[in-house]
Amino acid sequence: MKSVLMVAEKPSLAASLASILSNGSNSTRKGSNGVCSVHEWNGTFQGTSARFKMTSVCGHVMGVDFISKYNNWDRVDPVELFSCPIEKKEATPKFKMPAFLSNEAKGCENLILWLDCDKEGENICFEVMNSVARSMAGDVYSRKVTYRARFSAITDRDIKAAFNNLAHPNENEARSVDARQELDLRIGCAFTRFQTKFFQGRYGDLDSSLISYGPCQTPTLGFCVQRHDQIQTFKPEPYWVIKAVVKTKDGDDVNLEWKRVRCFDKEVANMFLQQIKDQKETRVISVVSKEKAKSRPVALNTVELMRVASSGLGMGPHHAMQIAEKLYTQGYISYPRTETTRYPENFDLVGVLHQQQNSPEWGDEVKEILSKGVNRPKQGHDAGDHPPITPMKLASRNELDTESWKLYDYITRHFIGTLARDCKYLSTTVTVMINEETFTATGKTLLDPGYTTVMTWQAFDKNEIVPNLKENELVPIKDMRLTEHQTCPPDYLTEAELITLMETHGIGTDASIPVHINNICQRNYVTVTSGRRLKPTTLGIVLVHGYQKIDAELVLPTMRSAVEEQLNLIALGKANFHAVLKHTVDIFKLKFQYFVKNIDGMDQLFEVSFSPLSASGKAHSRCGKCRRYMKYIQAKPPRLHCPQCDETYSLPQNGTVKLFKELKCPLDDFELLSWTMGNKGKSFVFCPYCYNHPPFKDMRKGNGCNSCSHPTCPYSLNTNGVCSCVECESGVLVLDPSSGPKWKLGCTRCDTIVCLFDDAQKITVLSEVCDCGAQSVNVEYKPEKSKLPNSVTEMKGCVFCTTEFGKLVDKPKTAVNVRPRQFRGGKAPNRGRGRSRAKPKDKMAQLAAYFV
DNA sequence: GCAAGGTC
Repeated sequence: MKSVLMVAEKPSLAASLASILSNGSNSTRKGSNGVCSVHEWNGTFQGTSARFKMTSVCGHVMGVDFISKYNNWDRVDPVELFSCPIEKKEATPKFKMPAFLSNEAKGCENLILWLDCDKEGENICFEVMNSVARSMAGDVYSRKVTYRARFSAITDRDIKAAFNNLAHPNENEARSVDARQELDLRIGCAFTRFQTKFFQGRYGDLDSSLISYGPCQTPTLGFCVQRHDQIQTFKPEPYWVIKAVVKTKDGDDVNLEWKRVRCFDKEVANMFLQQIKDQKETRVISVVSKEKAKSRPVALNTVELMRVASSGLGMGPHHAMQIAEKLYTQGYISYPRTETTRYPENFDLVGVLHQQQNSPEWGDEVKEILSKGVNRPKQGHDAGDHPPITPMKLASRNELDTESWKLYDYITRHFIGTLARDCKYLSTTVTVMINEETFTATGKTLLDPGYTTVMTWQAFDKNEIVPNLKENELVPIKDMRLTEHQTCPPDYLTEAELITLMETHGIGTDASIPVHINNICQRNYVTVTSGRRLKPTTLGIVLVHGYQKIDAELVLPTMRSAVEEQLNLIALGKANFHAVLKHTVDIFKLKFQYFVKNIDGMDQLFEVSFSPLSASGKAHSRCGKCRRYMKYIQAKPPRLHCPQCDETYSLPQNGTVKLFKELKCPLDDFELLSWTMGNKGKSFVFCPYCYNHPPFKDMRKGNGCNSCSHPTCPYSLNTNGVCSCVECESGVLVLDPSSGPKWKLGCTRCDTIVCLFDDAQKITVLSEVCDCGAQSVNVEYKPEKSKLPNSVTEMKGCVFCTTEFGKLVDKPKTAVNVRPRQFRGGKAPNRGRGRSRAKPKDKMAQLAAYFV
């Protein structure tokens, strides 16, 4: 029997495809990497019986990066990034995707690729093929071994048709993605590194740790600044309107609207008024009623969900998608990333409605639709990806948190709305002529609320009164006058408007749009103001104006599409991969060099808005070179700047940095500082010079004195190290001499801390070693504060073994307020095992290993 | 520390 391996783009799709292809007869097991599942069944392939194995990747298997030596910002000139070697690296090392695929492919004769049918999917096909090339039974690059399934909807019919008409992966399309990745990397990183270093080296109050550039994020910012500029340059213009009021027989006032709407010339407006102002009455020319409809929505896709979440639910797109993902994994809604707004033909609309009929929120509306018959949904667009976003099961308000409920509520009401009737109303327009001037009055009456009974926010507030006027009727004019108005500037761009702009200009995809918006917020280029409007910051404005000054193309929304046009030539096989890549890289390298040469143009704008480093910050601690005070710049990224030496030293992000007793580093005379994330967080003493320029080979950049192997300094690892870390492989628990009276040991590598000897006056790490391998300590308390037995004030012993210390030493715990760390390969540290009084590993052996 | 694109 043949073995056939099939691979989809994500675990959820593998499950759906397996169920369809096996007619529900597949078995399922968890994959070795913990995220993918493997579905198996027996069937027929090419006329012989076969064992099928369906699994998936999780998006891209590989990502692209520069080879590591080019990732040193201090030693590499960014212009080199246009030509330096790049390599493919595993996109998410913890998934171990190549190993997983290779293992599952062992002994398989055929490979069928079920990746999404777009260019990215085609590229992932080749990533999968490369992963399994060695373990497949045949040559994976042969057209007799590897096939491509092309499907345009996840329906029984479409999937089975794809299976019966297998094609081959399209290498040109895949290559166009390779080119896109390489271009984005080279261009984005070159500009970002150059800008960041240039401006951070000059200004102290930029408040962004990164001044980034990207072919998607920069035009996105450009839209926000464009609106800002429109607001700034807006000149209000006066205009005039004739307001006329007539009286009905019932004595009601009816305000009439002038058909000319408004007039920008006061003289002219006055002339119109003069011609009619003496009229005492007027005749109704016509009364026309017309049935109008507000259309029910098309089925919901990602971009529309994000727009509504932002404008209607007050949720940012990034946040909304996080919640949608959660609802999806919990089985409440269907896959939330899709461009499609059309239900598949055999989609069980009625079945989904049935699930909702007992809801206390919208059950009545659902029952009514079910009893009267479902309305045919509006034709939407089928992008060939996933079905529109729909509810998958009934949820009640109290089983979800507030925000999840808001989103679920919207998705469900939207779904019901797509199956309801249009909202119908009667629009009645009364036309009146006063001499030569035409005026109208309009009123609306609701005929059928249709879908607005469930999408209540779109409903009529109340019927607008239809003026009780008849054709040919003569009505008295009660009032007529000229009113003066002013044109108003537009408001800042809403997130919803920005999403629409990005979508129409092809900037980003449904999955990446929220990421780009999030980026420009987090980098402090825009802030979200009330009504989720995006107001550019000074930094965002000078950046965009700077590009416009130097090379306006860099910020144009058409830039992305121009590059994509080039890439498309590769995809269509009309141009050579290398030729297109070289051509485009060359163009951007020239643009980059021109940008660097003319950066003064942008700098002139920065100069006006920001303070130079030398004028920023407060005097803080002394420089070891010139003995003068350096300045502490608190704005992101935190730094110390020595105006005398014109040197800048980075400081740890987050947390608090303080002077440590005016003590000095014995190596360079810089004053020592202490950094802490609070009593329950990490902390250490550090020398600002060594932190940036580690003095010893075994000390890494960005470390404190707790990692320094100075033999005699009272703050070094050698003096304060207690034992190897009880949680991680290679760290050492070191006493933080600045942490008293809330004393603690902290690991030099992982986030483990041990709080101990609260309120002690002094703790000294001794040279004596306990049997367990830990250094002994001497603890001293003031007499009134002693927690030692018999209130003695001093005691020697082992933190882990001395019984008298038992209650004074906490369990090792994970420091709070630290960002979760990614452990690449190797064993992740064990957390929360609750090992109190753990026996440490042999410290000396550990230290020796550490220093190698 | 950087881009944009997949997805968890």
